[in-house]
Amino acid sequence: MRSTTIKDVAERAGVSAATASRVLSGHSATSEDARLAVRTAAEELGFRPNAQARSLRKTSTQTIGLLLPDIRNPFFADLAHAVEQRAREFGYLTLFGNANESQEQQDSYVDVMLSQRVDGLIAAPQGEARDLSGLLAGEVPTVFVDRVVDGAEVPTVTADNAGGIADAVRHLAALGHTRIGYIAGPQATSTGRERLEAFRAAVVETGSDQDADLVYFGDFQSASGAAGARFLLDLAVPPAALLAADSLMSIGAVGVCNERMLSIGSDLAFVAYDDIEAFTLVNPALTVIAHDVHAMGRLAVDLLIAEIAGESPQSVVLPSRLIIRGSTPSLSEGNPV
Amino acid sequence: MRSTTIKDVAERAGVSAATASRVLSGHSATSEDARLAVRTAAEELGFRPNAQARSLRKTSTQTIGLLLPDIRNPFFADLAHAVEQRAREFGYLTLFGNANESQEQQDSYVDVMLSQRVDGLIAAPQGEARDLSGLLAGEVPTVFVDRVVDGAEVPTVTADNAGGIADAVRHLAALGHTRIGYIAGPQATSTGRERLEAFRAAVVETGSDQDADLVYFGDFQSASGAAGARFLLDLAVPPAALLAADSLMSIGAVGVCNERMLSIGSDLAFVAYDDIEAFTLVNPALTVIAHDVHAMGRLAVDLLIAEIAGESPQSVVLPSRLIIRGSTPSLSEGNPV
DNA sequence: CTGAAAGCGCTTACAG
DNA sequence: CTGAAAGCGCTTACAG
Repeated sequence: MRSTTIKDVAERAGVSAATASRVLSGHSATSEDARLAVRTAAEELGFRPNAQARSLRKTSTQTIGLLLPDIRNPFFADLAHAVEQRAREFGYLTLFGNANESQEQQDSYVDVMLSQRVDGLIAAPQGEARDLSGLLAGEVPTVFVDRVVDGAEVPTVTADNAGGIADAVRHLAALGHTRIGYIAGPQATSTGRERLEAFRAAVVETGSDQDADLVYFGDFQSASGAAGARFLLDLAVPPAALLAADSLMSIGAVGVCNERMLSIGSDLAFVAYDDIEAFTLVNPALTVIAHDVHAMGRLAVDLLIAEIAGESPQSVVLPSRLIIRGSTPSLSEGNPV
Repeated sequence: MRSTTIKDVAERAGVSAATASRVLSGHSATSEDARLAVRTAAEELGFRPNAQARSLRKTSTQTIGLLLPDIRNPFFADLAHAVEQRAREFGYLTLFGNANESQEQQDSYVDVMLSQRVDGLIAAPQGEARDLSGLLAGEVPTVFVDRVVDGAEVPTVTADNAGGIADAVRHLAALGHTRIGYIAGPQATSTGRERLEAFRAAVVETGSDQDADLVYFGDFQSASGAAGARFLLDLAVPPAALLAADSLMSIGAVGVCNERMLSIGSDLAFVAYDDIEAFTLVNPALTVIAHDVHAMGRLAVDLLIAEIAGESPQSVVLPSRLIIRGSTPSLSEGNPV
């Protein structure tokens, strides 16, 4: 079953393929007669132009690639949504790839997307610059979002990781906490590294306990958050405050607290990085380090569009905001250290 | 900056484009010499074949389309992940589209995906058969997943909606509940309709209260779950048990309970449709109607692959499983009607 | 305003 | 085993 081509349309309309093409792409001057004939013919035949053929001739495909580490992470799902909606406004279709927090899958998606000749690529990358040589050689306009890669000359849209973590630690310290357990992200990611560094600096700044055991290394997925909570709560001198470096690890960690009948807010202070809708499930509500994910997605697209247009857009860093809720009451309200 | 083509590679390797093509696609007989020369040339030039040109010649693009209603719904995020991983195993890239629970965006994605000449399409559709004429005319192999469209001759992978809801209502009735509030999904979706129908049947079967006010119509998104919970809890005679037809509405509804200091499990029984990771945030844990999303995604891909191969695969219905947890204790345990 | 022709980058019978 | 040639479906200078 060969699908109908522009030739079929042209034949039926009694014009040449060239004229049919002009009419269908709303191009230049075409006669009233031609327009009518071609449009009805296309309609009747159910003509659907072959995007492959079109983009072989033109140099653009009107698609952008979006490469994310984990679509099951609500933060990235929100980001994907924001990017896709914004891209639509510019007439771009978003091809989405899920690297599954795996270097290998990331590489293979970069490959495939470049083969598909996407007009641009938005990625939350992992690994190092040399792993992304294809992108960084300037083969295609690229924007990094949320995460970055050292030494890459690519515009980025990131959040103020350091500021958010510092605010959270200061907040806990002000509440009287001196032992703060930290569930860190993977150090292969820029966000994992920056947040940990900021945590360590803030611990020093506030005079909190620098015990190395207070840092557990997770992988941004929920099981590692659970493992981290278990590890920290089982320490000889367990921390009375926990800070987790992303939303999925927070979910895992809170789950462990629930299992153990530890009451968040009274038995344990808790701060989560990222503010996701599902956090309203927690009672009392979680104190979080929040970002404007929607703005992050929009801006990433805007920078990419500018790049595609040949401009050299400036990177932007979005502010973090500490939202204090019931999970971090002052110690006098009943938190036994 | 023209990207390197197979001609460039051929020239550098001192062979014809035809030979270069054969080597690069691991085709038929090629000489040892040719293979070596072409491979090194391709390597040196960083040659990346143009997928557009290739799929214009061949008839397949090695891509499938995945059209989902809402990527921010964890159920669909999990499904997307499962589909994508399975498709990868067969060498297919997944082009992902987010219809945003909008008919219009769904239509435009169907259009774009057909234009991109995806080899097959997996969709959780909404609306009616006539809205999807392109798909249903057999233009491209299609599988519906989770949701279906009446009168469409398309293989489907669905969950046993009716069985799950019936089990939940019976469970609540056995606990002594006679007034059960139901937050329904949109009636433009097959899942919304089937679940509501099953709810009504089970209410009759168990002799529960058939008051029409006990059904609130939501839209599968969290804000409507919150609105539904407020509506139901504000009734003159509010239900002491709530059942929500998906995970996002459950999140909204539980959030309202938290706001109102209603203790789930003691003040109110709660059952959620779908079991998502974030539900571990709730304490006590939620009773849920669970499915094997992973199997659903895998099967959808398997059916599609079969269809692409020219077979006529059978639709499959996956079982629902009621998982009873702390949010639905027996009334004697303290639920005041 | 319109058509004939060339060409985008690849693949594949067809000869040899 | 290999090359010349045709063709996938479109678009776009080039003439007219």
